[in-house]
Amino acid sequence: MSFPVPHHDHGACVRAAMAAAEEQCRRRGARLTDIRRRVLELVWGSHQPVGAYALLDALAKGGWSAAPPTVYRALEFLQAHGLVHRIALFNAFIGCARPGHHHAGQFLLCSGCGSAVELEDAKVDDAIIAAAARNGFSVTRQTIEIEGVCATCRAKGQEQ
Amino acid sequence: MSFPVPHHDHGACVRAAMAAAEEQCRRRGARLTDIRRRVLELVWGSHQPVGAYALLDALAKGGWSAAPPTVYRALEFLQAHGLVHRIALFNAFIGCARPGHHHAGQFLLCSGCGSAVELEDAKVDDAIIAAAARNGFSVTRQTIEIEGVCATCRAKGQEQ
DNA sequence: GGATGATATGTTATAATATAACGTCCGGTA
DNA sequence: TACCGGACGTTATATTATAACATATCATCC
Repeated sequence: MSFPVPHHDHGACVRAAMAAAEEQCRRRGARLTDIRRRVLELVWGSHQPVGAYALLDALAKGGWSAAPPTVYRALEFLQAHGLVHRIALFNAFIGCARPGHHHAGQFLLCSGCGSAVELEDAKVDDAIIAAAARNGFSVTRQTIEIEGVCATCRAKGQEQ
Repeated sequence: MSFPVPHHDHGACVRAAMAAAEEQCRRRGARLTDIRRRVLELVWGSHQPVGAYALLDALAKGGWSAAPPTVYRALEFLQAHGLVHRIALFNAFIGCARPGHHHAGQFLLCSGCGSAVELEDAKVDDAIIAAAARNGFSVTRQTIEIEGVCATCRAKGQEQ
């Protein structure tokens, strides 16, 4: 929801995300299988979007024999249940901290540290729906990817 | 700026776009070469985003011998000068009707007819910059791709 | 427990998108 | 004319994603 500080307790992020995912799948009767769980953990390896083939490599290092479809299927499942999002600009995937919660798919992407942060901004949402309506357009899905520099990276850049 | 009606005079769209491009390049001292001009015309073949390889095929049919780098270089040039935009969701390219004009890169993408329309909505822009600022984030580029259904397609869908 | 159908995964091959690397040409300029 | 830099040609390859089909696993019913 806001930018991760550089040395936060990331294990807590992962545990919270995994718990939320388990809960979400239980409620929906969806099967969070071993592979899907492992891919989700790997996506949560950082707060940066991860490519499908990086996930594939990571799986392989963990001793899983996996081909591209394995990863893409897991990602498809995770996306369908709102557990990960795809960042179109990077062809990469990022974990969703609030599955189930209404989320429009708004991301801030820091070019300094590569972090992606999901936004849930009603005003942005409203402005987009209003602008669309003014053009007679009804919205089904938004992809909002905002590139820029986060506070931490800006501070680092200036101190040099 | 608003959705193209189904049987408009598309030739006029193309001529206007090409004239704007020539003007823009002249002002900037940029060389709109034969290939670049041809690729731009092909991008303007419709109001739908076109893939690089579709452009490549079209070039080939016009008797140009072209390999992928030819098209990607032309597209790179055209993007650099604001003459085309890339739609990240579709890995495809669309002509810009207002090069030079301030444009944030906001698109409405109709799932019915495949048309893409560029928006220049200050309120959306403001909402995004404000939301980013609230997170300590300074924006350098926006990618806003709104999927949905345009008025024409919605009307068609309902009459069935 | 065994049969059955649906879902999930394994495996191979290939499609679709994009870029690296290097050579050549061409237009302007000293 | 010699040179320089940008544009283009060409070959090869990287990266991302999916098709197609076989096999395995799970839940349920009998």
